[in-house]
Amino acid sequence: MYDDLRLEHSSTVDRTADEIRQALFAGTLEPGTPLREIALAEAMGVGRSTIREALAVLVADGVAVRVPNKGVAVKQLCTADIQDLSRARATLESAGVRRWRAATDEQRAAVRDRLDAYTALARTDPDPAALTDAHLRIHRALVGLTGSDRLLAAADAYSAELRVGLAHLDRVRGNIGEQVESHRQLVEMLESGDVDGAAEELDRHLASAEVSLHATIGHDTINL
Amino acid sequence: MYDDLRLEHSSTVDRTADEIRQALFAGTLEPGTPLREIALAEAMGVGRSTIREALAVLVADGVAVRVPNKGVAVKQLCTADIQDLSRARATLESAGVRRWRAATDEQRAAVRDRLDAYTALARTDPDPAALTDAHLRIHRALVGLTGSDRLLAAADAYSAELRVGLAHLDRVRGNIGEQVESHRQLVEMLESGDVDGAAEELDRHLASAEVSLHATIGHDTINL
DNA sequence: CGGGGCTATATTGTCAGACAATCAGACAGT
DNA sequence: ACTGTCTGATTGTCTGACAATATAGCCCCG
Repeated sequence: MYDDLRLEHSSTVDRTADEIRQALFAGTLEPGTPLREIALAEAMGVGRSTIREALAVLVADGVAVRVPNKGVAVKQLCTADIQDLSRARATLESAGVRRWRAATDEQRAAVRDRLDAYTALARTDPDPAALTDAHLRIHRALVGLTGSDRLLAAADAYSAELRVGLAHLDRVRGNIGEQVESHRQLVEMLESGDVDGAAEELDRHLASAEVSLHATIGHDTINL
Repeated sequence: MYDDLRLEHSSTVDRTADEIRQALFAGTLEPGTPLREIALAEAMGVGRSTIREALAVLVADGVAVRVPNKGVAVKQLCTADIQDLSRARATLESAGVRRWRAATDEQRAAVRDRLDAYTALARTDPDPAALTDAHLRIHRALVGLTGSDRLLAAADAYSAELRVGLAHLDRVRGNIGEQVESHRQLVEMLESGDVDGAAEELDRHLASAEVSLHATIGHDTINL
């Protein structure tokens, strides 16, 4: 009795961090932009301590970097980051794919659902932010096949990093129809039991994603 | 020139967080113990804001949990946590093992070095904390084979969680000689090119670790 | 004209104090 | 046994303050 009856208690720090995060995702704040404590505090109508804690959250998330005595800035991806992120993605997602059979029905259903949502969304007028969101949810569901919430958390972290790093590119890469087809094919292979084939397809997908990432990002270095 | 010449600029928050973390690792603070802000601030001679930031670090690390409006407490592992952690370990480490051939010489050398250090240490009088430290370093090096710093960071996080959860057990589990032999055999199989065999050996090792973890931890629930 | 060093300013890191909000326990009333 | 209220403890947040540090401008000197 009285289940599903829970009042959400969001702290000011959480709401503040969320709002800044949304701005990063939206590309309102470009990578490299310094996040000044006093300015943010005044702009958002909260105390500096609150802003500091919110910034600490964002840094822990990996979407911002702190340079001691200089401040926090929006994270900028360099080529080494992209390589690292790609390896992390490949490791976690292909581990999930290989566990397809061992996964629970719920976890497998999540993959299908995310795929369906993605294809449905791609058919409509594709708001780029929502589309990448749906896209990342598929990959997140693949990691979910591993059955570890901690790995899911790690996946969320690098997804956020990717989103921020690429937010200023409005043109989501390439052909949407081709993307949809690639994911559909991946899941289809899984459904038919061809796990190894799916893993290979995933590797190809991620490898091509990595090259386009490298192409879009210049060889910038973090300068703050 | 002038490399390895770097004045360590550790902030008070970092030092504070480190000190508390060490206490958690040492088992001075048992799982479930509440970490009161004012008491810690007075005991350590720092301001409450500093303690709050340090606690936020520990929570982000996963070695402590925050309950809104109630405070932060030393993390207590429940059976679900152990299962989740074990899956995360198995996923990351076997992914690393499977990349043995693709890894760099440096990464492979790290595995050997950690193994050597562990066996050497096991021969001497085994200080339990140092021994588990050396042990975890081997497994960390296995994750390092994936070539992703972010995955290494994730591995560090769950290692810390494990250490805190098991700090109050002074008796490190079971037969040390057997443990050493298991790891030595694993690396030997890798050296001889039997990657699949090594992966199986690792799975066995982690599975047996999981059952002993479940055995040592009761079915406690977090109560704060 | 260019470079070294100095000063002024901005920003962070840390502390102290204050107050509302929330929580746990005691206690009384029905 | 259940409810309502009170009280003390603790967290969440804000404000103001100050030292340490980094940045930028400026002046002086060669």
